Amino acid sequence: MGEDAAKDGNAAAGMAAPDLIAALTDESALVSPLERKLAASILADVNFATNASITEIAARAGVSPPTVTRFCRRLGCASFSDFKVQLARSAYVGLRYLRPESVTSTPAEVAEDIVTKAQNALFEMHRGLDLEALSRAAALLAKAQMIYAFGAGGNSSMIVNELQNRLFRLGCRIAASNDHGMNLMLSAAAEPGTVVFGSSFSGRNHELVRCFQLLRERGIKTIALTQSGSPLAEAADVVITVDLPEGQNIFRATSTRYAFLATVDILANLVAYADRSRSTRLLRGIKEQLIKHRDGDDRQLLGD
Amino acid sequence: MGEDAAKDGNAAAGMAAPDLIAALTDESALVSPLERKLAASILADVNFATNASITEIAARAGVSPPTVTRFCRRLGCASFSDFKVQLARSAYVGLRYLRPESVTSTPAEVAEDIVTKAQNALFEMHRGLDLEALSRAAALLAKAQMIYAFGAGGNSSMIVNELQNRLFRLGCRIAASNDHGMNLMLSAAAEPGTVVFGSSFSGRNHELVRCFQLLRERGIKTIALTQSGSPLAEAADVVITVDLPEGQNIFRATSTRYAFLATVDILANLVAYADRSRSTRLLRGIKEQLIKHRDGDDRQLLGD
DNA sequence: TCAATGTGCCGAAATTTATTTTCTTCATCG
DNA sequence: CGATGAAGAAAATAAATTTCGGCACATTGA
Repeated sequence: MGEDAAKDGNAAAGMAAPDLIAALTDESALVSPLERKLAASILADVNFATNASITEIAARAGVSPPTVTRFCRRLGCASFSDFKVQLARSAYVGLRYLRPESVTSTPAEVAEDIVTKAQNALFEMHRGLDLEALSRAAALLAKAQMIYAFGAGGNSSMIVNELQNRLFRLGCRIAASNDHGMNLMLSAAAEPGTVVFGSSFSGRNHELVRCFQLLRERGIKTIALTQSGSPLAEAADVVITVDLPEGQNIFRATSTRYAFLATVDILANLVAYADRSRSTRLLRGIKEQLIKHRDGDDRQLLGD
Repeated sequence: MGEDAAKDGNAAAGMAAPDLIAALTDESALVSPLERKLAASILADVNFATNASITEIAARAGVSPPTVTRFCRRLGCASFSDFKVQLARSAYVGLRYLRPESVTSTPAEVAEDIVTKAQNALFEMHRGLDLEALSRAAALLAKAQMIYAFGAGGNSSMIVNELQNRLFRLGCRIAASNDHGMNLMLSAAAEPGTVVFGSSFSGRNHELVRCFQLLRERGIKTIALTQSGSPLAEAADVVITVDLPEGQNIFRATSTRYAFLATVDILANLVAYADRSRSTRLLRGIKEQLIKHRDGDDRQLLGD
C-alpha cells in the first residue's frame, strides 16, 4: 500500500511539474523575497543543488532548511527529495544550453555537443508547443482538397519534403515546392479548398511572405511553421510557432531542424488521427512495409 | 569545504556513470545474486525507484537497506541519493521506450510520444556511437577528391542531401544521388581519390550493396551509414553503425531519422575540424550568413 | 573425501545524518 | 491594534549508513 501510494504520488508529481526549471525561473510564482533568493541560488548552480542536501542548499542561499522544504512544496513537489529528482530530470536536458559555447575539438565532445543541442531543441520545442494551433492546422490539412507545401533553402526544403512524404501516404493530395517562381504561380492559380503550408525558420523569407499575402487576398487558407511574430507568422491564418533560444541558432543553426522535423512529425500524426479511415490506411501501410522488409527489402524503398 | 567536496564528488560521479541504465542492465558487472535481483527490481519500475526511499526499494526487491547502499556504491555512485539523482537523469530519456506502445490519441500525447522517441533515438545513437569509425570516415571525406553520397527512399535521401548540404560549404566536392541507375553509373566511372558515402537504415538495399561491391572491386573507398552486420555494412570500408532498438523501428520507423541526421551532423563537424583552414572557412561562412540575416534575408536562403 | 580456514556477502541493530513538523517570533498589512 | 503569514529554532521523525556478527561458499591441506 505504501508502495502504491508512493508510486501514485510520484506519477502525480511528474505530471504537475514537467519542467521545474521553468517554475524556478517564473518570478511571478515566487512571492516572498527569500523564495526568490532561494530560487536564484539554485539556478545559479543547479548541479550543486541536484546533489547537495537540504542543509547545504539552505546554507548557500542563506535561509533555513524548513524554508527550503516549504519552497519545494510550493513548487508542486511532494517533498524535498522529490524536488531533487525532478530538478535532476529538468536539468538534464533543460539547462544544458546554458553552457558556454565551448570550442569543441575532440570527436567525443563534438558528438556530445550535437546530441545535447538536438535534444535541447526538441525539449524546448515541446515546451513551447501550441497544440491548439497544431490541431487546427491538422484539421485544415485533413479536409484540404489540395495541399501545397512551400519551403526555401536547405532546411525548410527538408521540412516540406518531409511533410509531403508523410502526408501523401495518408491519402492527402500534396505537392511540395521549393522554387519561388513556382510557389508564386501555384499561389496565383490555387483553387478554393486548397491549403498552403509554408516553412521558414526565421519567418523572414520575403518571397514566401508575398505568396502568403497573395493567398490571403485570394481567400486561400495558409499554415505557417515559423518563428512567432515574424512577417510570415503575421501573414498566415494558422501559425505553428517554434521559438528556440537565439544563442543556439546564431552559432550553430542546425539544431533547430530537429525541432522543425519533430513538429512536422507531430502534425502528420495529428492529420492521421483526424480521420479514422485514413489512420487505418496508415496502419495497413505500415504492415505492408513490415512484410516487405522481412522479404529483405530496404525499408527506405517505401520512403519511411 | 563540505560544499565543494560535495560538488566535486557529484561532478566526478556524473562523469563516471553517464548512463546508469546501461550499468544496471549490464549483467556482467553484477556478480552477486542479490544485486541482480535488486537491479531487476529497479529496472522493473524505474519510476518507483527514482522516488522511493531506500527502505521501500529494499523491501520491494526483498533485500536489506545496506545491500542497496552497497549496490549504489558499486555502481559508481557516491551515495544512495546520488544514485537516485543519476537514475532520474538516465530514466528521463533513456528508458521511456520501455513503455508499452500505447494508442496515443490526444494531441498532447502524440506530441509527447514523438518528442520522447526522437530524444530516445538520439540518446541511444549517442550511446552506441563508434567515434573511431566516425573519425576515420571524416578523415576519408576530408581528403577525398570527390564525394558521392548515395541514398534511397525518403529517409536516406534526406540524409544524403543533408550531407551534401553540410559538406559543400566546407570546400568538399560532393554530389548526392538517390537514383539507382545513376548510382551504378557513377560507381562504374568513379576515379581514384573518390569516396562514396552510402546511407541505408536497414542496410539491405540491394542496389546500394551492389554499388559498394563494385566500388570495392575498383578500389574506391566507401563509407556506410547503416545497421551493423547488414549486407551494406559488410560491403563498406568504413562503417558508421546506428543500431536502434527493434521495437522502436518496427512500429514507427521515423524516430531513427533523428539519429541518422545527428550522425551526419557530427560527421560534418568532424570533417570541418579535420582541416583547420576548412574550419576557418566554415566560420567565415557562418559570419556571412549572420550578416545577410540581419539584412532581413531568410537564413534558409543560405541553406542552413 | 572431508574438515579447516579464509573470503566475502548479507542483514540486524546502532549510529549518524537528514528531513520534516511544531511552535514561537517577528514583520507586514488592513 | 489585531490578523495574517513568513521565517527560524528546536524537537521529533524519518532516512541512510556504518559497524558488526553470522552465514554460505570456495579454497586448501590432510
